[in-house]
This record gives sequence, structure tokens and C-alpha cells, in this order.
Amino acid sequence: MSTSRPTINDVATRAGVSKSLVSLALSGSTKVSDASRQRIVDAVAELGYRRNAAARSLAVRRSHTIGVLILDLHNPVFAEILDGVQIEVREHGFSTMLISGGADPELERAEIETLLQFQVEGLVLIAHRLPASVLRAIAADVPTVVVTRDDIAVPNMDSVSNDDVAGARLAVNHLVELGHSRIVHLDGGENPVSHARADGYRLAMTQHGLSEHIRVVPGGLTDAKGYAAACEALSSSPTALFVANDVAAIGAIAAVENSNLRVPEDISVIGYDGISIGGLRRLNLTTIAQPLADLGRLAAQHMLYRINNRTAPAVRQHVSATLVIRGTTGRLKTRA
Amino acid sequence: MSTSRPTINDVATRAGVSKSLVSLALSGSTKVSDASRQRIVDAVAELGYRRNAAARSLAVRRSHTIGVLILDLHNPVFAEILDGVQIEVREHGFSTMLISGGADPELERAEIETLLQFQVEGLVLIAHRLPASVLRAIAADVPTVVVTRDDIAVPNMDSVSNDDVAGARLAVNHLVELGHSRIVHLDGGENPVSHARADGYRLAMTQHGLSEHIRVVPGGLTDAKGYAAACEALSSSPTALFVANDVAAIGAIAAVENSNLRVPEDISVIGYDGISIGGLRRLNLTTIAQPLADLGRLAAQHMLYRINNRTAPAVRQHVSATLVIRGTTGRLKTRA
DNA sequence: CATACTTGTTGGAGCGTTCCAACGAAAGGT
DNA sequence: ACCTTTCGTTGGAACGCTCCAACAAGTATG
Repeated sequence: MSTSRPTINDVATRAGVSKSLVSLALSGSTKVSDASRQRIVDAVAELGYRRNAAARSLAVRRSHTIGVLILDLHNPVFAEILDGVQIEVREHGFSTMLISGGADPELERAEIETLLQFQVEGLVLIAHRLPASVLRAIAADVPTVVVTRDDIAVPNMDSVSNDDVAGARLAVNHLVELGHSRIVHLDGGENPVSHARADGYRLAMTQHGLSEHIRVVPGGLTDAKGYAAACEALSSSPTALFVANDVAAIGAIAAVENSNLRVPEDISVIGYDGISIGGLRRLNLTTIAQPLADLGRLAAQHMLYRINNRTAPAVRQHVSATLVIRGTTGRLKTRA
Repeated sequence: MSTSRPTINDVATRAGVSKSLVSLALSGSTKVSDASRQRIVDAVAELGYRRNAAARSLAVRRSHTIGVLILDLHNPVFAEILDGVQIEVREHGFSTMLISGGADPELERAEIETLLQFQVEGLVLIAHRLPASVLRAIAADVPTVVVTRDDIAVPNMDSVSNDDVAGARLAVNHLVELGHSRIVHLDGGENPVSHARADGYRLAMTQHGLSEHIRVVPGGLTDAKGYAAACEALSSSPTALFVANDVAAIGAIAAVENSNLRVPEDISVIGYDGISIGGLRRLNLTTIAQPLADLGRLAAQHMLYRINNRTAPAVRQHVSATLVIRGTTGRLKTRA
């Protein structure tokens, strides 16, 4: 008794009532007399009693917890999405259990398994690298929603993402309006999101009658890859670069400046994502901003809805990204 | 049966053994015959059985989960510390339950309460804003370790932090070696960490015989505050700025450049923390880097040790930060 | 050949909750 | 006076698991 935690029984004896009444009082039932309630509250305080969530979840067969898998905590994009998720689920009385994928996709699966053992009532996957088969199995088990990807259609699984094709077109439109036509795209490598952005670029270029200027340089989603891709792109003397994401765009700017060209005077650069550091004065990056927190909030909403409607048809929601004009794009100067 | 999850009993009947044997097999006991084990493994697969962590934790009275409170997920410093924590605890078979503080310190407390209800076996507080009294109560209840702060001494509570005074001296030493003497410190506002860094600055300046050049400009830990503080600092035409953290340093650089001065040619700037974005080529920030992942790993180690040694004396560990020289500091040029 | 130990297995108790059926007491209706 | 409600309260079963004592059946020991 002295060493281990007090239980509901200890509270009951101390308050001179039954454990059932304590349980009732704890869950805020109205059918408890004021006198009893007061005695219970006192006993709780005196003993430092705390409900055991494991026992509770066993008894009610609900964990009031949702699991969140986040691909990479370092990527500020994901942190901001997570924010939205947390706010939304908290409002509905849920806790979150968070795991971050790390390098190994196989580990990602194991971690999800842990989450499921904890009987999470829903799963939010903020990006992921799971094959369709695994996704299908998971979604069949527990309400699941995927954020930032919508390439794998699974019954009973919702997705929330921005429309990357439309976003890319926004970027190209902006550059065209500034007078650019030699617009090169530094792509983000082999992943569905990057493919969609590249497609949007090609589409927009074609629509503006610039199809002969279409040039996609293979890149990646990191600073270093953006730098390398930009170095290569410069060979065809573009006047503007549309880069697959913000981090790579920052790398690209460094490459441009290293070649003694100025941004945006000589070359305009626009990124994609809208990560908060893009707003740092030193970077001041023009970008296509995803409404990150909204993405998270919406995802959580879908999941919460699905908890009560397990068989609801799959929702694939797209939210639109917006152009954020900062300092790295400018009007084309006719080179003398 | 059809709708709800299979239990250990379902597996037992299916495999034609007792639930006890299933339990044994699941926990990898050697006292299970190969024949039985195989049947159990098959039954598990066929039924899609998954251990119920809540029931398990209730029975063994251990949750194998540790709670992590992270002040602010957006701050890359904390994300990197978290990484270290995760790696370490995972190796020891623990899961983590993560909560992020958000704006309201009161909410922080409530979230910790949730964590405790889940019977977490330990708590890692990655920065926090809790008063000593609360800290004391928590640490008395559950093994707790604080990262990046060591200003509040509580029995049975460990802390791991970098020595901010020493780190600040490293920064000043570096600048002095480059020939600077008009070194201004942009501080980080009213918090223990920033105070320590300012103290270190003053100490080092004095030791170099530069006490008459000591100047501390009130700032903060954000881009905007760094910018503002730098603007003010420029009035005394310094040759170098030592800024309280990296994010503010990036803001300071923007301010310097806006005044048509170049970094590092006209003014050197050094930050503190070693966040990964400081390494972006476009920023290329010289800084005092805390070994962030190590901080997390060590914290987890102390906590894991304390789980088995509840009354171990409090450890207050300091790890040393290191100077990372990049492109924002340079040798003083004697202005012509 | 009895005794002891080993190996594989089992039922039951217990972990801390919630929830249900059931209760006595007080109150209301006729 | 009786029956019916309502109110506050209660014990016990259940949730899914682990662990302990116990037990057959086989193996080794003296």
C-alpha cells in the first residue's frame, strides 16, 4: 500500500463509499450526492490518486488515443502539420501517441504495430513509405488517414493533401506574369509528390505556349540536391527556377549566388511548401505555401468522423496551396 | 467474436492449447514445445491477433512507455534532441508518448497529467516552463530528467544540458582570435539559458581585457528579435556580433545586410545551438553547436537508470558545446 | 523400484477500472 | 395505507493479460 499507487479502492475506503461510487464521481455523473462527491474529491487529493488509463481503457474498450506517424520530425513541414492534428484531436478529448519513422521503412511498420497494440482508435500518417498492401491491412483494422499523399487508393482510408499539380501551375503562372519564359524546374526525385509537381510545371508551361522551354532537371528534396541541380540548370541560362520544395530551393539560391548571379535580379527562384524558415529575412523565399496546419486539422477531423462511422466512403480531400510572394522572385530584366 | 479483436483466448482455442501457454509463447519463453509454438504462431497469423498493451500493462504493472514533453516542436533544436531520446529508449524496448507544450504553460501541466495516467515509467522534459513546486511533485512520482535546463534543483531529478557559460566563452574566444574586440552580444531575453550565455560573454570579454567593450543589447530568440536587436547594435559600430541563438543570429545577419554591410567582411556573426538549418549553404552560419542528439541520448540513459534505481542521487550533467566555423565569421579587416 | 527432478502444460487469481442489475430509502400519487 | 418512482448507492462480473502453484508424464538418480 505504501509503495505502490493508490487505486480507486483506496479512495473508496478513505471516503467511506464503494468503489463504484468513486468511479461514478470521477466520470462526473450527476447521480452522486454532494456530500459523497466532496468526500471523494478530498480523498483523491489526500492520496494523490490518479486514474489508471490502462485499466480504464481495458474496461471501456476505448483508448481515447490516436496514433500519429510522422515521417521525419526534422522536416518543418511535418511539424506544422502535426500541430494541426494535435489541436483538433485534443479538442475532442483524445491524446496522441507519436512516433517518427526514421531511416528504415521496415522500422516504420514495427512502430505502427506498437501503436496498434496500444489500441489507438485512429491513425494519422503524415507522409509514409508503406506499400499499398500494408496500408490496406492497417486501414481495414483502424480508421486511418494519410496526409500529403493521395497516390494510393485504399477503401476506408481518407487522405488530405494539397493539389500539387495546381500548386505547380500557380508557381509557373507567377513567373510568367513577371515576364519569365526560360523557366527550369528542379524536380524532387522519384516520389509521387514530386512527380505531380513536375507534371503541373509541364502542364502550365504548355498552356502558356512555352512548351519548347520545358526543362526538368533531376534533383531532390534536400539543400545539397537543390544546390547540385541548380548548378546543372545554370548551363542553359534560365531566368527563373521553380524548385520542388523550399529546402531544395534554398540550396538552389546558394548555387546561383555562387555563380555570381543575384537572386532575384538575375534569376528568380520559387519553392514549394511554405515552411516557416522560408520566411526568415535572410532567406525571404517566394513559395507555394500549403496550409500545413489546416492539412493536419482536416486529417484529424476525417479520422475522428471515421471512428464513429467505420464504413464511411473514403474521402480524398484536396486543399489548395497559395502563392506567397517574398523576395526571391522579380520581374524579368531585359538583359542589355 | 466476428466484430471485435481476437484475444489470447481465441488464439488458445484455435491452437488447441491453454491461454497460459499462448502467453508464454508470446513472451518468447523457452519452455514451450516446438509443436505447440508452431500451432500458436499459426493461429496468431490466421486470426490477426495483436497483444493488448493496456491489458498487458495492467497485469505486469509496467507500461514500457516513457513520456516526453517537448516545449515547441517547431524549434529544430528540440526535434534533434528528441531524436536522441527516441533512439536510446527504443533500444531498451520502450515506446515514447510525446506531447508538445504549445502556448499555454497551464496546458503543459494538464498534458503531463495525461502522460502520468498512462502510467509512463519515466518523463523526459525537453525544456519546460514548470514551477519548481510542480517539478518537485512530478519527480517524486516518476523518474524525471530535464534537458537544456539545470536551473531548478530537485531531489531525484536529473538534468542534462550544455554549459552555456563555457559555450559563450568559446564564441568570444573565436572572435577574439580573429582579431575582433568590438564584440556586441545580442541576448536572448529573460530566461535562464540566455542569462548564462550573456554571463559567459561578459566573463570572456573581461578575461581578454576587453571589459570596456562589453555591450549587451536586449534581444530574443526569434528571427524578428534578432533583426531588431542587430539594428540597435549597429549604432555602436561593432565588428562582431555574438547572438544568443541561431535563429536570432539569422535575423541579425539580415539586419546587417540591410544596412549595406557584408557578413563576414564587415561584421562577423556567430550564433548558438547548432541547428541543422544553420548549415544550409545560403545561411552557412558559424555557431556554437550543442551536441543535440547526445543531449537526448544521455537524458534517456539517466532516466532509464533511474527507473531501476529510484533513489539514486540527482545527476546534473553538462556536455560541452563545440565551435562550428562556417562562413559568417572572418578575420577583422583593418578599415582603411 | 521408489524417489527426485525436468519438461510442457494448465486453471485460476489478480491487475484497476467500468458498467449493469439490484437494492433500500425517501418521495410521490391515489 | 398501498404501489410506483426516483435517488443514491452497491457488489460483482467483465475487460485481456501475466504469473503462480500445481500437475501429469517422462527421465534421471540412488
